[in-house]
Amino acid sequence: MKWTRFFIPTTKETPTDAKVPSHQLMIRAGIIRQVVAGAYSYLPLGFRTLRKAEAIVREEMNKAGAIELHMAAMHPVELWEQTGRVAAMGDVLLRLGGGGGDDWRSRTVLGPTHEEIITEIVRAYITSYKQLPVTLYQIQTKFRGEARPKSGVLRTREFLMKDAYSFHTCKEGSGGLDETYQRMYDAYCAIFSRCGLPYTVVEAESGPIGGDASHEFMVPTDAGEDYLVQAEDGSYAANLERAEVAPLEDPQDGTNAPLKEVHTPNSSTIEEVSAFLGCKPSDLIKTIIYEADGKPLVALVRGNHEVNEGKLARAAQVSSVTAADPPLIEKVTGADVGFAGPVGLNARIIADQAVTVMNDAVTGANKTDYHITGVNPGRDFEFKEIADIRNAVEGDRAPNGSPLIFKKCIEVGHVFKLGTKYSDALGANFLDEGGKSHPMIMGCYGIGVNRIMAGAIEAWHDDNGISWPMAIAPFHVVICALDMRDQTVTELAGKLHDDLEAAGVEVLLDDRDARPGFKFKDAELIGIPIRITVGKKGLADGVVEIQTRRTKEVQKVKPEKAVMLIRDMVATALQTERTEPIT
RNA sequence: CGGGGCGUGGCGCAGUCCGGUAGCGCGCCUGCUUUGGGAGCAGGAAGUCGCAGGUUCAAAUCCUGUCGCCCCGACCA
Repeated sequence: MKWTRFFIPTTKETPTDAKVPSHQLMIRAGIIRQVVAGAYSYLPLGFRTLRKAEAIVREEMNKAGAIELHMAAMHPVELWEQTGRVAAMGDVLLRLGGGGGDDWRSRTVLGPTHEEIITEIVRAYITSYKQLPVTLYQIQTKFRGEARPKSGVLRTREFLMKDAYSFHTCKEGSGGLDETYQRMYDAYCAIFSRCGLPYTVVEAESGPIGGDASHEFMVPTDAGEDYLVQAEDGSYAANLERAEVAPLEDPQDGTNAPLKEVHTPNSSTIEEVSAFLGCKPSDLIKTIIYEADGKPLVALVRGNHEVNEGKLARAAQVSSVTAADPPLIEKVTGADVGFAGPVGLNARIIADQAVTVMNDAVTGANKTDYHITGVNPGRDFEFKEIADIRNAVEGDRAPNGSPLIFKKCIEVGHVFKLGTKYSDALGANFLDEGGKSHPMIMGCYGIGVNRIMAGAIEAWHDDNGISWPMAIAPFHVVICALDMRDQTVTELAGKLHDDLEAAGVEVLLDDRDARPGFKFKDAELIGIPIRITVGKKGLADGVVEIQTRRTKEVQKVKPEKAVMLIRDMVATALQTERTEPIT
């Protein structure tokens, strides 16, 4: 491909709107163009990379026995009503129409994911255990009404997703969900490894099946919006929502101080109270009122900790918890919002383990404008329920005692054991050998294809631009022909281009009438892994120069040797450029 | 949804406080020179100043409304 006949709108200047490296570089390299908030067009260079990532995903999915299909992006809202997800997804579910009307537009949604659609298909055609298991997948544009798209293509309202769904008669054993789950897990490792992504697999919030029912594939980057938590010894990794912490020891720093009510006017937040009383936030017991299944539920955590609502709901054995509104809080505590405390509180209380080892603590007095000090858990109030209900923080340890490390990251893939949620709701049943009907057991497996791209850029860039892994680079090689008016240069560059193309190498010939520095900068910006420089200087010595983008290593070779050498370099890179999971 | 910022040639920005000929850099077009790290000179094209009202002799600038984009937070199957 000749540069002058392709379409690569690079720019020197970084748009101020773009904050994260992948976003800035994708714009500067002419890879994407924003259409509206949360939706991007992929320009030719970007499209080539996107297609390559997609091809790798497709190859590995096929290899793992999944079958590709293509589902509609427009869905009837009725299907979503049947699974209860219209309410569950809220505004994330994008609807056509202006809302309110009862025409077809208002009853049509744009698919944010396809559990409902695939389950309906399987329900219609699969009725016997003999047809199971089966894994179906597609690579398709998804639509989500994200409240706040951000960070370029890392969080958008329209994105390309590979979504796979598996159906089984059983969980364990041959043909069971666990087997396919493991196969998909392995396929994901192969995909991210081939794409050259540094990734970590973490335990994620699991669904109804529990245990090892969900894993996320994370790429560490400061541009991310998730946190992964790893044990320093590599024994444990989980996302922040899921991370378990080892119980804290009692610091034995108590003086068994007496209870004392103190006037704390206008101090209702942790910061205000600790500032007012001259104590640390960690000396306070945070008392948060939730509503769970229609009843109040009180959570106690240390002042500098955060309640993890997922953990809380699980500990309380309720389906979900929501923060109580002020009237309920006032009813439960008998005080204004901000003065709740466990002492004398009559409600179901679940305490975080860290609270049980606090001494001489401060809490709300359940009386407006008053707190109490000298609170000693166990002495001044009883623990009925104790659990791990908080997010891990710096300084915590993994359950095995190893210190926890926190890293920002983005999620590029997620594998999930669904169970029978959708098959139950939509009646996707099969008949077993005895002619008895059962709901199918399901798994689902997603990959954000755009995020593979952005993640690769986040992981592989420098001050000069992108440095693509060979497997997803838009071209393998770029030829910088340094003086387009020099016939020996243009002829040799043209010949190298033709020969490389004939050898199956994807080659871009920079045939623009531009100065050398300009071409070098652009070549580095768009991140082509190998650069061939054809210039008078080298030709005087009878050589062309071959430089690798990442290492900056230069080899000078005779032009007739260049094609074979490069073909081998590309083949070797495609074979050996693999990443291992980070532990 | 709450808080903040910004909308001015394709891109990056100044001008807005204090109303009076719409400017700079990059890019683009033409010509000449130049070719190993984002060239130089000369000439040139290109902007309903987000949109809609209002005030005024006069609005990019003041007022009202509205739309969009970005950031922080909330939310995130």
